[in-house]
Amino acid sequence: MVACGLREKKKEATRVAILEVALDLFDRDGFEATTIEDITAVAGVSPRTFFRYFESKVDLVIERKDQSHHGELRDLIMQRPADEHPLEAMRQVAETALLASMADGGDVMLRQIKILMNTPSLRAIGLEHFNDHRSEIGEAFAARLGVDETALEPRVLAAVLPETLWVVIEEWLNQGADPSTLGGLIDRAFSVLYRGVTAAC
Amino acid sequence: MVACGLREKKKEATRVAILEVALDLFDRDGFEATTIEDITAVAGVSPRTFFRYFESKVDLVIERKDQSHHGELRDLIMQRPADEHPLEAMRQVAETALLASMADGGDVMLRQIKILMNTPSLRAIGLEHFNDHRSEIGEAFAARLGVDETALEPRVLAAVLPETLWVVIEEWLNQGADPSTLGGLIDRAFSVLYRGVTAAC
DNA sequence: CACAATATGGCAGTCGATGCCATTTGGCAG
DNA sequence: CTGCCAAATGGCATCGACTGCCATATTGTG
Repeated sequence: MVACGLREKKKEATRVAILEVALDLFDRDGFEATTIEDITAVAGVSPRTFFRYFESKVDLVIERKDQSHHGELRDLIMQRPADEHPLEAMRQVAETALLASMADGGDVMLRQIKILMNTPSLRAIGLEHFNDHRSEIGEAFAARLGVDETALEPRVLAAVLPETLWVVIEEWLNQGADPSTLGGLIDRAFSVLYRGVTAAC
Repeated sequence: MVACGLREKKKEATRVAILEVALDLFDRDGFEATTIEDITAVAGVSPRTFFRYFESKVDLVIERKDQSHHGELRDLIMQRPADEHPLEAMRQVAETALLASMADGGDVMLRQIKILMNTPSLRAIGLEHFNDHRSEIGEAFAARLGVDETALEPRVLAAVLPETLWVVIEEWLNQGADPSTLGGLIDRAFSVLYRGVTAAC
């Protein structure tokens, strides 16, 4: 993790350079219209080298390799008081996780998300990536419901949450991506679920 | 639509032949490992001709061109009695649409869905395709709620439904894809939503 | 300075996908 | 039946993402 020499520093610099150049070009010309060659030409590396830093073009926007947070969601849910309402636990966790994610992902993540939302093929992959957390959430729900995690019910519940957050993020971007409004949007979205879908009309 | 000559018949036959061969090979070797050349060699056409019948390789599994049903969902919802509970209307419509879809898609559709569920990259695209109906559902919900369709609430509700059905289809396949059990699964899934997520614990 | 580890670049090749043009085939008028 | 037009097909060249292989250059250490 820590750069222990000139070599490591240079690698990190190259990586960041490629990423920044790529995001610039994506913003200007769109994701599809930008080729690897375009990116590497500006970044000053060979196309071959690009693939030593990123697995694919989409990895510039969706970092699927990042398994560092894996299991984190489930752990966070598990840490909530056992008598807390499952959905309330979920809301707390969602708020914590999303805000933290936005905080340490920072500027780059925001740019990535914007590009993602504007590119249909990326939306699909992003949504799936986002949905990877479903199994974690499903396990947590199953535990709280006292049923098997392969049962239909916890899976339906777990499916609902990532989608809700997805809509929240969409709306948040539409409103200008002001960090201080994210919590409120999450609350509004969860209140729709709280009132039980049913009560919404 | 109707074959009006030898020409049309032959085209349709070729199309079906390519599709059948492709699904066979996908089943045997997997989607990724099967190349267009493999398919066309067995089907007896040139690779170039393949792309005159299908837009892409994934179109063999996910027929995105099919806009014939577009707006159908919204219309179905609109046709339900106005005083009916929105979620109940949705359940009815979902059941109708899914069953009809399974019926006329028939055997081929079932094979396509199985391949889809077993191929991560296809799952992403399929999920997104499925989610395309969200805007329709969102409009219908917004109308019933008497709010603008760009509001957060109807969009959250609309996001929830395709995901629920997706889980239902997954479970249905796991259980052996018996057509007579599909309705029951939909009911169970919707009852989770009915009880308002909240009540599920 | 020299040596070993590692990063880089170039090249060839695969696969999906598309445009262009020549050839073949089906349908129809004479 | 014949000849012609239009549609279907196939081949070729090309592009872009991506990978394996090998040669070269750069770095850090003894």
